[in-house]
Formats: sequence, structure tokens, C-alpha cells
Amino acid sequence: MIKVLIVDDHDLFAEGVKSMFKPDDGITVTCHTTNGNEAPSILEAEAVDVILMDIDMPVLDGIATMDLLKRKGYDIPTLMLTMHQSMRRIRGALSKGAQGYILKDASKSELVEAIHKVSQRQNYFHPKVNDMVFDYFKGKTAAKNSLQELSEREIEIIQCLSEGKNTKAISEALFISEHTVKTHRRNIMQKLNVNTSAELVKLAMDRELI
Amino acid sequence: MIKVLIVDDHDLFAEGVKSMFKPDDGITVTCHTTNGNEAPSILEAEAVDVILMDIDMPVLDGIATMDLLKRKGYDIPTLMLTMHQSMRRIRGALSKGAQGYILKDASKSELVEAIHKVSQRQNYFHPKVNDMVFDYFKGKTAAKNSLQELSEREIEIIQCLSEGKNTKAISEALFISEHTVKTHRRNIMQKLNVNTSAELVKLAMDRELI
DNA sequence: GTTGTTATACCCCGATTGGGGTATTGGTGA
DNA sequence: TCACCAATACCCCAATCGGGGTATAACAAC
Repeated sequence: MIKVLIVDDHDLFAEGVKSMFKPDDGITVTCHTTNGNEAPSILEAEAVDVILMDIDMPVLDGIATMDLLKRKGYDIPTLMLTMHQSMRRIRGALSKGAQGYILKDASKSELVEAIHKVSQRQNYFHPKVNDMVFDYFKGKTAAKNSLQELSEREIEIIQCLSEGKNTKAISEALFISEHTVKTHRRNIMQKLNVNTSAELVKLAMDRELI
Repeated sequence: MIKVLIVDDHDLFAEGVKSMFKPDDGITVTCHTTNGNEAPSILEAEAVDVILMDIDMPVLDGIATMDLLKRKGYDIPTLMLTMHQSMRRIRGALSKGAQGYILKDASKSELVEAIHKVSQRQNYFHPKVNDMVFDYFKGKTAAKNSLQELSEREIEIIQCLSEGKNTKAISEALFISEHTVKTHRRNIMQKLNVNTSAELVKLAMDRELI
């Protein structure tokens, strides 16, 4: 029986998934928490084979939680769970050592398969995610020309823009000159092929960058 | 036993909730669909006491689905389910006759209570939602000064802005003069207390306006 | 060791925005 | 009926933005 810890801020979802597994599935949810910060103390107390981790959480998100667990020395196969298909998030999750990636609109059988694979330290990607990764390596696809290629600095710029800051305010917030801000903004808009800051913010939010 | 139809595009969530209910709860999920369009044909075949309806769905959203069912002559108590707390959505749901409103981060016991109440045609609001509605009637609160007071036209303007259109492009898209577009944009920014179009788009997306 | 990327910084300039004011129309509701 | 509001439209104008070009230092990658 594979023992699973669920980390998901949506209580209903966690409880639902918990009661979804039948003995036949070979999976049992032994514990769940709505807050990534609590994960370490749970792992201290409980034996866990697989972590089912939601990416989209308010306080500490899934990727940051993985990071935290790694730093604390835990090495438990982790299946990332998300509503959105974001190449950036996928990359983030994989770079932290996630074993798999599944979407919330997957079916129960897909989830069961995923947990089994991950528990054996095999990778699992949901078919839709698979397609994206495939496309990504194929070159300039919709996934490619999105966002994964933005630098951290550039994302900071977008965040400032979304907060209503103008060039001057951004330069003061980031301690750089207005010229630099302009250059960054221009580079970003070129990369993402947008024409206004407003459109830029929408695109970034769609892709969950901010 | 209260027979429930779940309409939710997230298969896992629906399956989870389905298996969550124990005989003691007095609730049974008899059917579920991931697409609002299929709801009418299900209701033809199945006796349903309560509909648990996700608001955020891709093709036909929860509110549009309620509308569809109403036009087809169905009058089944409906509990709206959502991840976000949006005053606008709450108003939309209520105006279509929803009996209740619950968030996905509610607990199982809250959901059970909600379904029971709704099945008896009593209203149920999740405590967080309750607070918002209360605040709303109290006057100028955070909920108040958000968005529900934007006109449809103003929302169209925001949508155009988020697509990267400038004043001229918007005026052409909506068949109005550039002056009018400017006036609208200014009014919106005043209402929402933002300074740039970029910030405006972020705010609108946060509140699920676009 | 050369190429590529990132962050930094500066120049010019025309188009657009954002902020201020005002006004007419048509519809909704009191 | 009268008041209110949404949608429409116009005026002025300073500040900002978006688009173009160029460059250098630091660091990674190949």
C-alpha cells in the first residue's frame, strides 16, 4: 500500500481524493495539510511514500515547498498537481526534482497510474503535459514562445508593471536606472510579441508568472 | 438520501467529492459531467435533488449553465462551487437563482451542511462569502470598491486593453470614437483607483472580470 | 577562448497615455 | 415627471511610452 501525503490548500479536493482511493488501488492517503510549511513536521511523524503536491497555494507554493523539503534533507517522490498547464511551472517543478506532473482535470485512473509510477521513482507526465514538453523541444511552438525564456529580472519588471508602477517607480524599486527599465521592458515585449504593458500583464497572468 | 449531480470540468475533483460522501452523510452523487452542455440530457434521465455546479469551466461556465437549465424549465436547487471569491460571480449566481455558494477550500462538513440546506431550498453561503455580502451591503468596503459597479461597456474596454489594443484600435473595435474610449478608460481607472492600464488589467484578472 | 546571455546604461523621437474639464443623449427608476 | 447614470463625444496638455539603435561588464556555456 502506497502511503500518500497530500499538500493542497483546497480542503475539499484533498478530502475528496483521500476517500476516492479503494483498497484495490493500492494507495492510501495517510495525511494531508493545506499549508506547505507544515509538511516537514508531518514527514517527521509519518512514513510517506509519495507526496501529492498542489502547485497553486497561497502562502508557500508547491515548488517552494519542494525546495524547503529538499533543504531539510527529505527525498520523497513527489507528484505535482495543478490546474493550469504552464511550461514555466513544469520546468520549475522538474528542476526541484519532481517525479511527475498531473492536471486536476485528469481522471482517477490516471492519478492512480501516476502515483504508482512515481512511487517506483519513475517519471509520470500527464498526456497534455507530455505534449507540451515534446513541443517545447521541437522548437518554436506556442509553448516555446511563451515565457520560460524570461529572466528573473524581467519577471520582476513585469511584476512592477502589474502593480501600476511606471518606469521611474520601477527604477527606484529595483535600484536601477530608468534606461535599464526601458530596455528590459522592450526586450520582454519583443520576446513575448506584445505591444502594450497591459497586454503583457495579461499574458503573464495567463501563464501564471505573477 | 439526497441525489446530487456534479458539474465540474475537473474530473478528479468530481470523482473525489463523489467518493467522499458516506451513507451517514445522507448524500449520494448519482452522476457527474465535465461539461455544462450535457447537464440537460442528464437531468432528463436521472432524478436529481441538488446540483453542485462549478463556476469556472472552460466552454460553458456555471452561470451560463444555470441559465440554460432555467430556460429548459428545470428548477433544481443549485449550489455554486468556486475557487475564487468574486463579488461579481456571487451576484451573477444569485441572480440566476442559485441557492448557495461555497468555496473549494471549504471543509467536507461545510459541504455536507450546504447540500442539506440547499436541498431544502434554504440558502447557504460559505462564511467567507457571507462576510463579503455583508460588507457589500454595508457600503464602501474592499468588495464594494472593486468591480461590481463597472458597466458592461467598461468591461469591454478592459478586455480590449488586455488584448493590447490602444485607444484607436479599441474605438474601431467597438465602433465608438477615441474620445469615448478615453473617457471610459479614465472612469474605470478612477473607479478602481489604479494609475495604469497594466495595473487595471491585473486587477480585472484578479477579480475574474476577464 | 569565443560565443551567448543577462543586466546594465545611454541616445533620439513620434505616438500615446493619463489627467483635467464639459456636454448631450437615452434609458432606468423613484 | 424628474433625477440619475451610462454611454457617447469633444477640448487642452504635460508626461510617459514604445520603437529604434548602441554598448559594456560579468558570467555561463560550448
